[in-house]
Amino acid sequence: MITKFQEKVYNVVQKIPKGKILSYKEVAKLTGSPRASRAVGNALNRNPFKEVPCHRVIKSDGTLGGYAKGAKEKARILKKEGYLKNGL
DNA sequence: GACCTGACTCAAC
DNA sequence: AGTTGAGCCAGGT
Repeated sequence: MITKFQEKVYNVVQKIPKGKILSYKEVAKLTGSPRASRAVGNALNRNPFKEVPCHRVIKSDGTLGGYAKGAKEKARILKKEGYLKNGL
């Protein structure tokens, strides 16, 4: 079951281009509630849409934050996307 | 409808 | 600069 809020969140996150990263705060702002960063993380965690690149959403500090499949996997994907580096 | 929880954020110590 | 506390939003019980 999805709510209007989640729908907005998935819609915004889905529009994130490759190599682009948005913070939970930014996504929350786009959804209409700049303070709903937690609700955004909540929605992304239960994200039913595999097309939604939830791994492109990180904390405002620049840290990855969390990931439904594991923060490690998230970091790995971001590396592949080009946001993070392999350590080089 | 109130209470609890969660991938957050900001401010203070 | 790292840890802790309080604030805020939505979903589920």
